[in-house]
Amino acid sequence: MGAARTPRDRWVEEGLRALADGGPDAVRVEALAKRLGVTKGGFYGYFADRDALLEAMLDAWERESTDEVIDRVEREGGDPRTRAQRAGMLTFSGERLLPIDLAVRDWARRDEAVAARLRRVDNRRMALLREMIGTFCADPDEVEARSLIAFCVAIGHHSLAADHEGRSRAEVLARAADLVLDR
Amino acid sequence: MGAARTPRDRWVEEGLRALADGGPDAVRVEALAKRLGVTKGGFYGYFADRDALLEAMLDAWERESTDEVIDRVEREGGDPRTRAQRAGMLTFSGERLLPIDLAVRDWARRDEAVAARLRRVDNRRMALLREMIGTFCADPDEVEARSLIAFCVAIGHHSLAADHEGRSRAEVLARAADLVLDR
DNA sequence: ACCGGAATATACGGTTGCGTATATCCAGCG
DNA sequence: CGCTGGATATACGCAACCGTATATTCCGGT
Repeated sequence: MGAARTPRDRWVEEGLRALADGGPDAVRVEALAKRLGVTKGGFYGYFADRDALLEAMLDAWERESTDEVIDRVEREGGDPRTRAQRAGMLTFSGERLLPIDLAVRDWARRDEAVAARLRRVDNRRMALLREMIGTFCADPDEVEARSLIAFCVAIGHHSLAADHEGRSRAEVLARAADLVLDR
Repeated sequence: MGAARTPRDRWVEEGLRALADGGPDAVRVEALAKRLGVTKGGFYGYFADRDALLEAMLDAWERESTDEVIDRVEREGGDPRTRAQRAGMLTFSGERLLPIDLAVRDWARRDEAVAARLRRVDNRRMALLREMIGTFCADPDEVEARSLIAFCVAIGHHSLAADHEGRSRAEVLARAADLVLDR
């Protein structure tokens, strides 16, 4: 029997790339095929249709941005503040996950199923933030507020286009982290 | 001579609505025509092509979300913190501007011309925030950090899907505002 | 070397959307 | 009341894309 020259995973991977830099509408079967150097011939052996691919992409994203990130943070340990930052780094600084995350976030505004997935993912991330911020902040309401701020900055600064009058974005972010993490 | 039954502005307006709830790819000439109850016949009398409409939409958005918002904030006056919040409210809570803003932000990730416009808009908004936060915070670096945080929360919380363990989003946001505005 | 079947290519029909060309409608003027 | 010109409708060609049907390629077993 013939071996898969372009296995299912490669379609998912290429789909996520397309999603990352063009949004869901850019995930087109024929375009992916061209980028993979094949035709769409094999695609329908793995997926019922385009929607099945989108589902598989979301599955991969969800797994990768919760379990894998959380596992790694737990494994590497360290100071709570440090871990909070590392969790943010892994999720929101990686060349790979970040653009996908932003695309999914926008997608979720128009698709309830995507929104439900995002809710699961965000809740796990928030739980992580709460736990870490809770180690140095007693008031639960304040923990929640600080967690919200940390999350919003981690997500939002990527779509903030403003400059900072001579400062670099990294410098301003570092100062912001000090404020949020109460240092 | 015949009067314009569907003037240029209505195409722009409907285009912005489509952008708001479907992204740039949802701005399709024939779809807009259907929603306006006409055919695309008249469209090409006002616009050279679809791109010209997108440009006009961005023009309208840029004007509406800088001059108009800023003028109104300046006019209504009040305490600096109050004004900072009102500027945020006008931009990021209006049923009209907010979804457009989020869509433009996503769009800007893929289109340099859109990114340039967003930069202009965000810089004006950040200037407003700096000015207001500067009235109760001496350290310029901290002013910048707080402004960044305020902006990111104002934008980001709309695409944050997490829940807050019994609290409402509004409650958590109020507490977050207290922290950012140092109350 | 051949053969069976899985993986992929090729070909097709249908839909949607853009942009253009042409026909029709309609207000206001003579 | 008919003319005229601008606004809109209709019709068309083209390209991208989906999903299916059919042909071809190529690997592994014999």
